[in-house]
Amino acid sequence: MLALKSAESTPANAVPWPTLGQSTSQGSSDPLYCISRVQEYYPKKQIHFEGDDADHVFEVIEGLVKLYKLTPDGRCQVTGFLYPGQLFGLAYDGCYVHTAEAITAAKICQYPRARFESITDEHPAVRSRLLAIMSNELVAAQDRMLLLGRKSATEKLASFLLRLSEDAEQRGQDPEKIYIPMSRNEIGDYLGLTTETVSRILGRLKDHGVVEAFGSKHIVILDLDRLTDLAESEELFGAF
Amino acid sequence: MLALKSAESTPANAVPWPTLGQSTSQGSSDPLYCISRVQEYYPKKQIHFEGDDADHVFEVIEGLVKLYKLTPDGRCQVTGFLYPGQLFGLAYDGCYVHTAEAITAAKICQYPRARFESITDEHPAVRSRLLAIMSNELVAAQDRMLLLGRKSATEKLASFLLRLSEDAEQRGQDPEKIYIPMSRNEIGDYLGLTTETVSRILGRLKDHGVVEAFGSKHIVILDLDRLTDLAESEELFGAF
DNA sequence: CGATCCTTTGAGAGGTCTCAATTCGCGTGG
DNA sequence: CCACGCGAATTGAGACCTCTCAAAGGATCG
Repeated sequence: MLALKSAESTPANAVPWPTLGQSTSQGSSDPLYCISRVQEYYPKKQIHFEGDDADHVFEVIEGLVKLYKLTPDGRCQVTGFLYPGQLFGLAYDGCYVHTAEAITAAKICQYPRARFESITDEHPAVRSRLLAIMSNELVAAQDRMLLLGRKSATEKLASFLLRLSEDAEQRGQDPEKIYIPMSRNEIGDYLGLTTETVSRILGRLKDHGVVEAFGSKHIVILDLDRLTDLAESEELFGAF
Repeated sequence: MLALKSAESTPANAVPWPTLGQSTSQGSSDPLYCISRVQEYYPKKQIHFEGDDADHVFEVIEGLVKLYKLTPDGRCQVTGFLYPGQLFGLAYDGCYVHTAEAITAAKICQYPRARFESITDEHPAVRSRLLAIMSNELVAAQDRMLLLGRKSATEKLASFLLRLSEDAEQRGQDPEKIYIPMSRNEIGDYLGLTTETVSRILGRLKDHGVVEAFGSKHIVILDLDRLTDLAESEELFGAF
């Protein structure tokens, strides 16, 4: 694990990128704007596949995207859910290291990789921003490892809901009302659980009055303190 | 997950850093050399703690270092084992995100973070190398997530042994003779398993003639193909 | 050569998975 | 506007894997 630009936390509401896509009405003098191209994707449509030649770098403009890896026998690990403003297209040896797929209808901005890199090389502000982004991703990855390797199903779910809540708050929405665009299955693939376990734990959280559900995609946090506790310590929760 | 310098695989035998520390007899004209300072650590000695002010960036010169995170109730997740040439000191909000601890006796080179950053900013080659390093770390982190979230104990152990083997090969050693400096407990904390499970699975690998052990820290791979298979598919291995 | 720590091995408990059956939600078409 | 149909979500029962607790063996270092 490396070191880096001591990443400052991204200020709330800030797009974690110096507005390069066509998501904002950027002056056409922006060199990144010049090479960008926006494409639309329907739900479940792949944007690129693991192992493909990594010709582009992407940015989410609208919608939700998931990145995932598969084992040869079909098990899936979602490595990230990406919201507008986030970049993706990580490559190794010239190939994408995971598959990217639209969860909701999505607008994706793409930049030819070679040109993207030469431009970022030449612009100190962009370059330094890029370094900070990578650093933040790395920090997030460390946390995910702790979650995947050492947390129980309940702790995983609680952590996940809290993250969604924080994301909502960052986007200026009510942090207690969570909208969950992804399916139970996708949540499981993100947390290292099965669909059924996700559903069961969620049910238990409802039973205990920690959250309330309106349909399967809308959840309200009733007891944030409890949820926060559950995210870090198993505590006596099994019995009821 | 971001995108980046399409990371080329680090060429074998290359120190993954443009020789900056005192590990090599570098001309004192190297600006990084000028700000560096080497310190020695005994086994189990912490180099820095999670949450401390991240004043420095470090590089392993000699020995083995582990990075880990703890939950409030003491569970541990090792996020990386670092060999000579590797950098560490990842920070968020000005604080280290994990604890670094020497496993063997180690020589660590440290650079004041602020000066490290200003120097890397000014040197394109170093900067671009840094970006590539981070990109590679991110790729490795994705793989680790798949391992932690979706692999069985056997698959985890097999993957771990294979990685050690590849590392040995990169250092010009015999890839079939593996030296394991870390304890069973540390391996467990890296793979999201307990000490006992690590020991048990290793025992089974021996029983099946996949590996052979000489003491607890020296292992020889007898059947690399089998080990490779085991790293990716559970296959019928339980019975014997 | 004893003390201590690490590793190995065993037995049992527990959490999550697997397989299966319902129920729910929602778009489609009558 | 309502009935149908399909996929997703929920719920249940049992199996399996890994963990926990415990004890015995090995290694290392003074």
